[in-house]
Amino acid sequence: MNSTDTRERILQNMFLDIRKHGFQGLRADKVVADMGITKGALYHYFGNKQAIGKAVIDEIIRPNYLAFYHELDQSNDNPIPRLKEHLDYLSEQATDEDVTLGCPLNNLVQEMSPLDEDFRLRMKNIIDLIQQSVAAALERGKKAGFVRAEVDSQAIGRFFFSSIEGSYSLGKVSKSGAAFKSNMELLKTFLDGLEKP
Amino acid sequence: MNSTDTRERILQNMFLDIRKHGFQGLRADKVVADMGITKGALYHYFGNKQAIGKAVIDEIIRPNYLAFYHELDQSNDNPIPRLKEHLDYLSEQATDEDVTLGCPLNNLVQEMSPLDEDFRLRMKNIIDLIQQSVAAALERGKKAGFVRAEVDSQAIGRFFFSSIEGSYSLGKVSKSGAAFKSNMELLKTFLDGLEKP
DNA sequence: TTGACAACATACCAACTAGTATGTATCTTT
DNA sequence: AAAGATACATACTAGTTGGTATGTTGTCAA
Repeated sequence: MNSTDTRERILQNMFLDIRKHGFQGLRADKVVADMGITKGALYHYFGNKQAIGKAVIDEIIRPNYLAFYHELDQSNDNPIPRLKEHLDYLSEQATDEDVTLGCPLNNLVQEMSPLDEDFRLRMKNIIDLIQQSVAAALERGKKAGFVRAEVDSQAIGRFFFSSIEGSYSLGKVSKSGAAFKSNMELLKTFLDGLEKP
Repeated sequence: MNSTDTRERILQNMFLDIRKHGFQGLRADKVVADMGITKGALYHYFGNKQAIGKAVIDEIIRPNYLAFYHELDQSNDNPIPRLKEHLDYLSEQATDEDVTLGCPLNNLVQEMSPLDEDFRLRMKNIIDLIQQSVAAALERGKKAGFVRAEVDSQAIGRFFFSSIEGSYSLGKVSKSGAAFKSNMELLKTFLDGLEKP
């Protein structure tokens, strides 16, 4: 097991613990202790607690969230079915246990935005990219004749993302994947309304 | 200044600090120190930190959030304009500064749901009441001929609340009241689609 | 084969944090 | 007016938290 392995393993476990306890609730030394290693290893790879949080956002959360939207950016298909497929994919993931832990990005946004400007900007960047990706896909869809011309793509981009995050929030407090899925279904019918008849 | 005043003042300041720093980030002794009083007063009124959180939820957040929906429960008007008016009201409140601090309920939901089952259930109760209130209003609206018969009132109740919370989330990370308002406008047009033509 | 560096382990610590124990002034009740 | 009870203030503390200083061991190039 080489050094990058250890770093990756630490990061993964930090990610999981942050999702459960929040960043402020993260006890980094306990996490590594549970892994069978010590603070020596931890502070060898990360200068301080903040660096752990940043690495989790940049190296785990960001690529995971942007994967779908990078694909979307490449596509010239009708964006409406594409977006709906993504919502279906999120619904599939949404077990009670998963939803109960909340959306990792949303969790951090809520907790850290007012506390740390650096964290906030990193997360805002991810969210902006998602919105822009959706908006751009809708604009391409307009040109290709899939999407109604009067649609405000920017506004839909915001609303789309917000609805997903809000649904995670509801699912979290309800401990209910079903509540999340119900909202995804409604969001899909909302998207249908954007399609050119 | 009588005793209840002091208790109320403590609670208000705790509410504000929790909104900024989260419950885990709350430094109760610092808050009272900034008020010019000491831990003696604090622990005279509240047994421990948990009790502060519960009192904030029950005595500040809950009545504040339920006020509109209690009114809604009483009304037999067309619920669609009513709900839209509420969204307008939320939009008016939504300055950049306000949105940046986030929705107090959503903040706590995100932070505390996985950490404290008692907190979670108190918050879930508030949210359930909101959803039920919206759903019941839509059902009355159906009977009175305002609302399309095929509307799934329960699902709309969930989606309505989730959209608002998600919009606060977006506004918070963006530090933008405008983003929140944009979403409220979209949610209003969504509500319009539920009305009987 | 040696020396330099990476990859950890161990032992410590200062600051913080929630909470307690105890004291005191004021107010209320009898 | 005496006797609690209430409303705080002050001083202390045990446990926690994030972090550091200093090892030790393996690796790998010169």
